[in-house]
Amino acid sequence: MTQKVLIIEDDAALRASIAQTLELEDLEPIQTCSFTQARRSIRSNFKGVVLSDIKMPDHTGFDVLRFAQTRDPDLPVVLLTGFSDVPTAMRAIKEGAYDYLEKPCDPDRLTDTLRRALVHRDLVLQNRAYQQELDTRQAEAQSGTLAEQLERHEKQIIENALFEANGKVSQAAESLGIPRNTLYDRMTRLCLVAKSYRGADQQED
Amino acid sequence: MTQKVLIIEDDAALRASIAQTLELEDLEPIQTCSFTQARRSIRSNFKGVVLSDIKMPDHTGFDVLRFAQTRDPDLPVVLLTGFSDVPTAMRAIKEGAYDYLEKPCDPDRLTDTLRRALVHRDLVLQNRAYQQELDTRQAEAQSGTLAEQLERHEKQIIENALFEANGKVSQAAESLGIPRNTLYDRMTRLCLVAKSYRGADQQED
DNA sequence: AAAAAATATCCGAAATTTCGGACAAAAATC
DNA sequence: GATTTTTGTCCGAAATTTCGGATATTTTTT
Repeated sequence: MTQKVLIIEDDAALRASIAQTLELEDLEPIQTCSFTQARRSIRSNFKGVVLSDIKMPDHTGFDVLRFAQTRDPDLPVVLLTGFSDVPTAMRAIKEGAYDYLEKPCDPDRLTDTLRRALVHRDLVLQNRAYQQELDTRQAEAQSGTLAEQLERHEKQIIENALFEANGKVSQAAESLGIPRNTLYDRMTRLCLVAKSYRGADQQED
Repeated sequence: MTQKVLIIEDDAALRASIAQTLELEDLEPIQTCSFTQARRSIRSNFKGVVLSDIKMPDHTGFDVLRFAQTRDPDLPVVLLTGFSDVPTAMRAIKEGAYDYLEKPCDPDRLTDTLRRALVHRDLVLQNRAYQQELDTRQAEAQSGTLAEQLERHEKQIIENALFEANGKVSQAAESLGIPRNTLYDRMTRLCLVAKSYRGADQQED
């Protein structure tokens, strides 16, 4: 579970207070005091979320938001607005902020909101991982000549059978429904060595 | 994108008002006035989220929440609490509610919150779909004898090549790196007919 | 409608794969 | 440490697969 929260807040006191609140809730605050400082952490593979103040001396929370969206549209950005600044808050959501919080904000609301954002982030990253897994499988299964493709698959099947049988060739052969000798033939052809699949805990070559 | 919101609210006026707000935001409200009525919609494959009042004549929002969790722990439930009832709200989150809203609630906050819940739901369902996809592939790839497994795979490879070549056997054979006649041999063995892969738009048997 | 190209099937020789048996070496059991 | 089992390798005959050539049929082009 990702727990990182990249805090962007120029007011040192508030920043520290937020960080402390998060730590008490087992989150991992990363404190920065400006967009410039935070910039390099904002990447598409960042395993966490962003919490940024809106009004800051050199940049606004919207700058952070826009930048984050160029790096990864699915990176949640939570913005801290001034008290009762509803129009700004609405604009923030419209522009793609994950949520907003009114300053000063209740610690519980803060952590609840961030937790939701973190879960969102987790789900997105996990989804991407699954998708990539499927894509690469698809891709690598469909390259090369028929013989090559079949050989790759055969190798996988045999390796799997050997693994399941803990490296015992006879047993693997039986599970694959072929005579022991035939499996040896194929293993030689595929440059497979039974030893490698023996002893799940410790084996040296 | 799932857009269904199962509303559980005994106050008809408020319920209608919420439903209208949601419709204006392109969400799909499903109006119910009691837990009993909503109960059968709450299932692990429900493509939406739940929005329930906490105080109701016969049941509470917590009943809804607990029930939802037994059906699907990842089905977001948003609870409507009375004005400034912070303790109850906190308890709701602790017990697994996705979020809570204070009555009367701002329409924007309502839709924002529900949208987040819906995205969450979407991601969870998508994740499950991916996982299942991977599992079934794994399972069906590892059953039967070696010959059977290889034959299944060979069939897939050839079918794919034929599809890519729009049913032209010679072309498919070339892409697979084998002579045309050999491909015919294998197709006969696997009971494959080239015609089936011709004419991406319309073909009758 | 004729000509050209592609599809689909059959044949048979050459190449490859299968598989049982034999056997030495290694490992496990007694 | 002797015995039994298992492993890994080699051999050769039988079975299967490959693949080019021949050819009839269908489709496409001209």
